[in-house]
Amino acid sequence: MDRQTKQRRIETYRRRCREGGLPLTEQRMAVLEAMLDLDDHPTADRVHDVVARRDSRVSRATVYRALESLARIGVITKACHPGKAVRYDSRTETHHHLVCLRCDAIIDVTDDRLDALPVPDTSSYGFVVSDLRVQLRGVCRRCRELEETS
Amino acid sequence: MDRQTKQRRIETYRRRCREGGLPLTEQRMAVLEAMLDLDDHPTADRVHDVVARRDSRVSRATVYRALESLARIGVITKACHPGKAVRYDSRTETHHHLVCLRCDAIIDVTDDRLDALPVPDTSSYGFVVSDLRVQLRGVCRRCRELEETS
DNA sequence: CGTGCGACTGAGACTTTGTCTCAGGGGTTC
DNA sequence: GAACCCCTGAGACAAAGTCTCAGTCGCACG
Ligand SMILES: [Zn+2]
Ligand SMILES: [Zn+2]
Ligand SMILES: [Zn+2]
Ligand SMILES: [Zn+2]
Repeated sequence: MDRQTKQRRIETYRRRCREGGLPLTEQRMAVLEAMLDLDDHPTADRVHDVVARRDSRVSRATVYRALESLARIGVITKACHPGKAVRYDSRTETHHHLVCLRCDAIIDVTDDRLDALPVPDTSSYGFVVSDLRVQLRGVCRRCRELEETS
Repeated sequence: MDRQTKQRRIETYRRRCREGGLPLTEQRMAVLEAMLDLDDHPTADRVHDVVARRDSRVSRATVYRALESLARIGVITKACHPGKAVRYDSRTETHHHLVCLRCDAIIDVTDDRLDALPVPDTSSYGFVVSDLRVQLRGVCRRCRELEETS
């Protein structure tokens, strides 16, 4: 992610904190910066590794709490995955995911037709939809290559 | 799920076991029956509760293993969810999900337009797609009602 | 700048979720 | 029925996430 985009995202975060009356702490800023630097879809523990490498005093609980609060105010999102750990996503605009069923990689994909997909009417379920995501499950390039050579 | 459908699903399971050379045990049959009776999208522990109520000697590890093996041979599927526990799905045909971000409910939804969605070309990513799922995130009826009254 | 409130933090205990080990049991085939 | 091999139960273990609580720090206010 380029420097300018990163700066803009951090400004958004500052603004949302002010609006929500949330104190803006050094630790949460470090977590957000780590998320913006990592542009894959890391687990909380992986984010903690990165943050701790820069400042070893940031605790695991704080990283977990910070990621939840960042997701709650919409500065980051949670990605879905049929595995065990929650995956966080620094991209907040609508996009879709390739999910590798072998290695658990999550790869961003943009496709005009997917983006143009209208949200269906779910009022009969009493359900209010805020977000539509398409998930393409399959096998990534690296996993296929590994399989062929074996 | 009606009796006839359930019987057909169990027959499919028997056949896949024979084809795959897997012994068909009482415990795995109990896990499959529990999945077919629960038509929400239960966690492994919830399936274990149901199975254990019928036969308290079935161990937790067996239920976890059985669910994985049922998913591997395609008799059930795994649903994606931005939460911590894996959710299993007794429906194997393509369908889509409403996911409540408040209570973690997963509700099946069928929509012709979603079903007709073509799988986009992902060859530039080197990715082979086996399955396309749409996820509609939002808030379910019950959670909205709870919120209004509070 | 100093003060005070309230939310945040660190450390680690605890809970939940999932996996592994290994001796013993049971399905399948012949 | 016998042999083979996978499956199972019980519990230890591991991984992922939450909670508690005393102490700290951001920030609004004066
Ligand atoms: Zn892969
Ligand atoms: Zn993404
Ligand atoms: Zn709900
Ligand atoms: Zn479903």
